[in-house]
Parts: sequence; C-alpha cells; structure tokens
Amino acid sequence: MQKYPMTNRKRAAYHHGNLRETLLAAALKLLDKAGPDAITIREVARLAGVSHAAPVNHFKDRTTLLTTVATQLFEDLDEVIEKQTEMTQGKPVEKVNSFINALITYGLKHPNRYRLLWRRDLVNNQDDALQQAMDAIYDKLVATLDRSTRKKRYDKHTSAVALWSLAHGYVSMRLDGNFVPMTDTITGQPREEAI
Amino acid sequence: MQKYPMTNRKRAAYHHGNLRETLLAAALKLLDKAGPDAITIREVARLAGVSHAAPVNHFKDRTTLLTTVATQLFEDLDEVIEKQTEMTQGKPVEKVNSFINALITYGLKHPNRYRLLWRRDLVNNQDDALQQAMDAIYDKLVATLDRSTRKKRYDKHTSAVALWSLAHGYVSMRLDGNFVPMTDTITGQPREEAI
DNA sequence: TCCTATATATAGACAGTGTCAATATATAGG
DNA sequence: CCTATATATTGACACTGTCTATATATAGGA
Repeated sequence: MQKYPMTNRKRAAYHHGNLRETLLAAALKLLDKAGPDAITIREVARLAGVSHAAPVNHFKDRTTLLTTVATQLFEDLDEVIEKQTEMTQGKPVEKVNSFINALITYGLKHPNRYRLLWRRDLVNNQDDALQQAMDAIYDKLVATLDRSTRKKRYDKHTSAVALWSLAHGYVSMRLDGNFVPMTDTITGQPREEAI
Repeated sequence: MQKYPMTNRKRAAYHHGNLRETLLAAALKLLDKAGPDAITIREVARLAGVSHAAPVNHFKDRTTLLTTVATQLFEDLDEVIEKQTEMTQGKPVEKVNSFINALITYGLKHPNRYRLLWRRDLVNNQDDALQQAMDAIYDKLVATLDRSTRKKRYDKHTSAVALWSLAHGYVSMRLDGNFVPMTDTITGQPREEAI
C-alpha cells in the first residue's frame, strides 16, 4: 500500500511523497561530485524529477537547504568521532588523539563535505540545529581534553581551540593542495596515527 | 597632456585609458565591503563606468580577475610580514613570532581579504603569479624557522606547516565566528603578543 | 460521502549572473 | 593617410534564486 497513489509506475505522482529526503540525497550527491557550489536548487529539483520551484515547500531557499545538509554532515561527523573515541583504549589522552585523527581522516576522505562544513557564507549561521550540531562536537573535544590531563596547564578551551585550529588548518591546506602534500611530515609516521 | 583625449571632462572617453587598474581597485573595494562573492564582473564594470563586457579585454573571465586580486593580496601580505619580521629584534625565534603575529593580525584586520586568499574555488590555482606569491610567503616562513633553532628536532617543513596550520585555523575560526571569541585565551595576553 | 482547508506541486516571470559574438571606435605605426 | 590592433559597446544566451499565480492532492470534520 503506497501512501500516495501513482497514475502509473514510471512517472511520479503530482505529489512526490518523500521529496524532502530525496532533495537532501540529491544535494549530497551533487556535493560529493562537484562541491558546495554545485548544489543549486534547480539542479537538485532536476535530480529529484520535480519542477524547479517544488523545493520551496521543503526548504525556504538555497541557504536553508545547505544549512540542513551541513547540519546533517556535522551530525555524521559527530557519530564518526564518537565511535572512534569510544573504541580507543589506553590513557585518556589517547582519546584526544583519536578525536583529532577522526576529524582529519573525515576531511581527507570527504573533501567536499568537509569544505561545506566550513563554508559559513553558504549557510545560516544562526540556525539552531546547525549551532547545536557544531557545539556538540566542540563540547566533546573540550570534555575529552579535560579528562586527559590531571594538572591543567592551560584552560581547556585554549587547548581545544589550538588543537582544532591545527587540525582544521592542516586539513584545509591539504584539501586546497597548498604547500607540500605531506602525509607523514608531522610525526614521520602514517597520518592515521599522527598528532 | 593626457594620453587619451576626452570628449569632455565628465564622461570618460570610449577608451578608458587605465581600465585594468580601475577594475582591480573596484574589485578590492567590493571585496572589503561585501566579501569575495560580491566581486562580479558586471558590478566591477559598473563601478568603473564601463560596459559589462569591457573587462574581458583585461581579464579573460571572473576567475582571472579574482586570481589577480588574490595575487596582489598575497604580495601585500608578504610585504607586511617582511616589515614586521625585519624590525623585530632579539633571538631569531622572535622573528618567527613576528611572522605569525603579522599573519594573524592581517587576517583579523582585513577579514574579507583574508577570506579571498583561501577561497581556492574562486581562483586559478595553476596561475604562475599566484603560486609564486604564495610560495614566497611560505618560503619566508621556512627560512625564518630554519634560522630560529640550532638543533633541529623537526624537519623545517613540518614546523612550518604546523605553525601555519595553527595560525590559519585560528584566524579562520575567529573570522567565521565559530567557538568563543578568544582574544587572549591562548596565552592569557593580548593577541598582538600571543603565540 | 462531500466539502473545505492545507500541503504540495507546476508554470511563468523577473532580475541578476558569466560569457560569447558581432560591431564600433580609438590608437599606434608604417 | 591607412590599416592593423587594442579596446570598448550592444545584444544575446543559458544559467541562477526567488516570487506569484495557479493547479492538484491529501486529510479531517460535517
């Protein structure tokens, strides 16, 4: 039993039935293939097989669509990091290691997703869900960091921002192709074990 | 004696005479005012008082224009850094300090210029002049770093990339408004003396 | 079952964009 | 003076995001 009847099996009905998710999937596909700028309302609609104005019912405008995509990506990243840090044994500081490694690995593995994450010009930075998703990751880093040291030489936010900066700067430059490609210059070891 | 006669003092002649520089100045103005995306061929032409297709004679396309602007900005930055490090006294490592400080200060002082510097999607990354301008700065950091330590614990490129990453990541996040605005969390001192 | 409010879709228009082609005008050099 | 070349204009095209008006489908109450 279908929720929305179709006039025939091939053509979608006037009402798509699941357009919101279809649009998000199409946007993600475009993102991976051609980067953040390739996500246009009209192309996404085209991929979903609807008219160019249909998406407005689910996303007020392009910014809203991209904000939703970015939010989902942050949530994905959070999950990845969660898994990585969770299965890490040893001293607490090893969890910090895992955290940063997961971040870097994600960036190098999904260049265009990572790029969208930091394209503040493409999203609504005031969006609650987006802020929450970002905060969740940052808070996790701060907490992990806080548990990793007995004597606090630096404020935990200081360390968190410094670490995150280092990782983000590194990934950005790797993705941009700036400077030397440097898989193992930081530690002299394979990157997956670096930092 | 003007190079190109004018029909009257108000209206520019058919031939502008100095359009290339005028376009670059207009682009910079737009950049500072409204960011990289605000630099459109047509708006730049409008500011210069020429038709929308006139710029093509000086810049093949928008990417070429933005590449030229970015190149000039890198050259500017190089000069600023040069001056800062040059007038820095004390141990060699103080020059490294100055270098990074100059970089961060530039970013916080000229947010939109700094943003353009790292918008690889807007420029032609294969452009010789651009690459040369970028390399000049990076090479300067490597050289400064190399002179700052007797015993090399790390490869100089390793240190350079790490330092640059840290600074760039930090500035990016400050400009994006991510996390806490943190003028002095890194050292507990005013930023101009930090790192 | 019908009726209506609401959700969801379409089509068409508008202003804006980059870029191209055809054309016009100015300048430089023999 | 005359012509090649540099530089500018106008107009067109295919895109874009967004808006309006309109059409259709669904859901829920009478």
